[in-house]
Amino acid sequence: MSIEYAILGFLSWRPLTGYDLKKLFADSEFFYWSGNSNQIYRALVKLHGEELVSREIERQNNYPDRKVYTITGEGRAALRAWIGSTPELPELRHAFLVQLAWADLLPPEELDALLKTYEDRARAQLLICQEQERRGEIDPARTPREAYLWRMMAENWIGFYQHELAWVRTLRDGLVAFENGEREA
Amino acid sequence: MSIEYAILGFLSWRPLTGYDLKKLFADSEFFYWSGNSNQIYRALVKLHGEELVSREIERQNNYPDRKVYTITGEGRAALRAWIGSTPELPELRHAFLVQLAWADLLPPEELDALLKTYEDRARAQLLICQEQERRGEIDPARTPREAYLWRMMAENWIGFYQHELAWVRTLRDGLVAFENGEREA
DNA sequence: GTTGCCATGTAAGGTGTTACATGATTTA
DNA sequence: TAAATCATGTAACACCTTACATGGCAAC
Repeated sequence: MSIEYAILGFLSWRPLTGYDLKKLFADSEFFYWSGNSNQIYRALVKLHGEELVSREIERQNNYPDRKVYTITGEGRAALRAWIGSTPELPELRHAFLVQLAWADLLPPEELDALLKTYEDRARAQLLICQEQERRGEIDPARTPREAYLWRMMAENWIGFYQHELAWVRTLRDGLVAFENGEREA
Repeated sequence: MSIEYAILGFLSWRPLTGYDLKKLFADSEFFYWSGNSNQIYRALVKLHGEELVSREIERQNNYPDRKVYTITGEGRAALRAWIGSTPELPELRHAFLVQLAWADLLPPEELDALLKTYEDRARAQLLICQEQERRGEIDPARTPREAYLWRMMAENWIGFYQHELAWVRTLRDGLVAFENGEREA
C-alpha cells in the first residue's frame, strides 16, 4: 500500500496542506511513514495530477503561500475502492530476531543484557502507545462505530508490544533456567 | 539493519554460494527479505570488497561456475560486534490498520466481509508458520541453547499471528454487538 | 515437451530516509 | 540568543522488489 491512500483518507475529513499532513503522519504510530516532506509533497503533486485532489493557493504575506488540498469526487471514489479492496497481511521487520539467530555467540550475561535492553525499549514503546491512545490525538470519531474502530486500532498496537514484552520475559526466564542446567529437551 | 549481517550469520555456519543464500532467505519467515538475487549478489560483492568474506571459484562444466563464499576472521568479528549491538524495535507496517482507519465508509456486511478475509489470511499464515516450525527446516542447533533460541524465534512469529487472529475476532464480535445496538460507551 | 533445478547476474522502478535550503515569527 | 513553528520544497542516497537473461540438465 502506498502513502497516497492515507493522504486521501485524511483529506476526506477536511482540506489540508502538506504541512498539516506531515504532522498527522509524524504524530501517529500506525501511519508508519516517517512523515518526511519529500514523500508527502511528491504524493500530493501526483494526486493532483490524477485529479484525485484539487488545490487552492492561499496568499500569505510573511510565510510561503499555503497550498490547500481538497479531495475530489474521483478522489473519494478511489479511496472508497481501496478501503473495500482485499486486505494485506502486516509486514513485520523484526531485526532483533535476526540478531538473536546468532546470539548463541554471546556469553550468558551479555545475552541477558541484550534482552534486557530490548525489554526496556519495548516497554517504553508500549507506554508511548498507551499514552497516545489516552490522549486520542487524531481521532475523527464522527460515528460511534468509527470511534470503536479507532480504539481497536490502538488496541492492536498496544497488544503487539504487550505480546513482545511477554515473549522477551519468557525468553529471559528460559535462559536463566538453562544456566541452572534444569532445561528439558 | 541490512541484509549483510544475516549473510555473515549464515556464512558463519559454513561456506555458501549466492544461490544457497537465496534459498535460505526465501524459505524463512523471519528473514524478511524476499530472497531476490539482486540484493544477495550485490551484498556479496560488497562483503568481499570489505574483506569480510573470501571467495573461491569452483569450475563446473555444464553449469555456471560456483562462487563459494567463506567468512573471514574480520567477518566473524564484524558479525560478533553486530550481534552485541543495541537492538532495534521491530518495524510493523500494518497496511490493514490504515485501511480500517476509514472503514466506517463501508456498510456493516462489507466491513465484516473485509475482516473475515483478513482473518482467513492471518489464519493461513499462522498455519504456515506452525508448519515451518514443526519441520524446523533451517535450524543450526549446534548447542541446546541455540536450539532454544530458534524455537523462541518461531514462537514469536506464531504468537504474533495468534494475537492478530484474536484481535480480529474481538473486533468482529464487537461490531456485531454494535449492529444489535447494545454497545456500551 | 514443459516445468523446475542449478547458478550466475542485470535493468528498471518503486519506496523511504536523512539532510539541506529558505526566511519570517513566536516562544523560552 | 537560541529554539521551535509555519510552509514550501530539493538532493542524495539507501533499500527492496519484480522481471528479465542465459543455458544445460533432470524429472514427470
